[in-house]
Amino acid sequence: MGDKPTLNPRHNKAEVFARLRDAHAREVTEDYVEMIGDLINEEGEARSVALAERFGVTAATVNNTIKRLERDGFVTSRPYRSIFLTEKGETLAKKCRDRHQIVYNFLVSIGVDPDTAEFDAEGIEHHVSEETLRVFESAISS
Amino acid sequence: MGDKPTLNPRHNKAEVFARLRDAHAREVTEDYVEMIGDLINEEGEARSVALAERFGVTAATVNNTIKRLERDGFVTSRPYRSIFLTEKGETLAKKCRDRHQIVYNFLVSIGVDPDTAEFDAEGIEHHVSEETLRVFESAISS
DNA sequence: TTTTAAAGTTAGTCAAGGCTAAATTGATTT
DNA sequence: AAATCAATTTAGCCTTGACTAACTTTAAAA
Ligand SMILES: [Mn+2]
Ligand SMILES: [Mn+2]
Ligand SMILES: [Mn+2]
Ligand SMILES: [Mn+2]
Repeated sequence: MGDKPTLNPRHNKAEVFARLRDAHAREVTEDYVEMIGDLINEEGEARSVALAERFGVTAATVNNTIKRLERDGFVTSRPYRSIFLTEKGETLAKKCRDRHQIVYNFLVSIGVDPDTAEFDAEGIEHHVSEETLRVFESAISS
Repeated sequence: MGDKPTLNPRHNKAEVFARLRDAHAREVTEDYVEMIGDLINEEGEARSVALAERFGVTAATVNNTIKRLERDGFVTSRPYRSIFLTEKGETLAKKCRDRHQIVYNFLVSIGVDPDTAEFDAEGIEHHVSEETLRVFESAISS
């Protein structure tokens, strides 16, 4: 109290939170394109019902989200048919899958239980900057 | 394609995402109680205007959020006066501040630039389980 | 003490991301 | 070919968390 804090920490906290809000706005998109890619790889196609089952949400929710992804150019879809990634979607999916794997591997490498790592990585991945990701990467291979 | 994936990963992905959605539902609350605590420590009281400035949102947004925090028992407030943490709020604030610090210190300890660590920690903190936090902690002091 | 400025509140709007319930479509059986 | 079942879509609702604009209250200056 009394005087101004004048300590070292960034006085511009607002930047930090603006970036955080940005990351949040991308999370669902990132998880969806990654999952759609997984489904195409594993099962040959991505159906709404499989997305709903894997995310643990209703079919209606998946439908809304897919419409948003389509609007934003990440997927294409036709009524009652399966879902495809656009180029843009595939690019994002690959980036997210790689990042996810690095985060997961890093957590396991420092001694986190694989089961716990799977939970934590799903959230952490969206908040890891390129720089931190590279640090994680080199920590794994050392 | 072809056969079932039968690999090791949890088939019950839905659990992972349910936990992720839970974490998201708590993020704003956690950042607010932590920041309110910081303001009380640094400036003697927590005013709306300071929260708005630090989070980079409008006064109206702060007002809404404070009402929700009050409804949920984390803070008390009277019109045109400053904001106080309840016992419940203080407990959460302390937990969040400690966790935030551990995450930040851990990132710096593995070689992430302090500036970047500040950005990343603000998001990562909300997705780190108790177990992972303990691993971070012992990694710092070693 | 009046005026003005800053802080806080209220009202109304919006998008994201959830839900349920009901309708529709497509695929599989009979 | 018809009936049935599963998948998908639509409609309508809700909360969170953001905004702007207008208003009210408190605090500071004149
Ligand atoms: Mn992921
Ligand atoms: Mn994720
Ligand atoms: Mn924090
Ligand atoms: Mn945070």
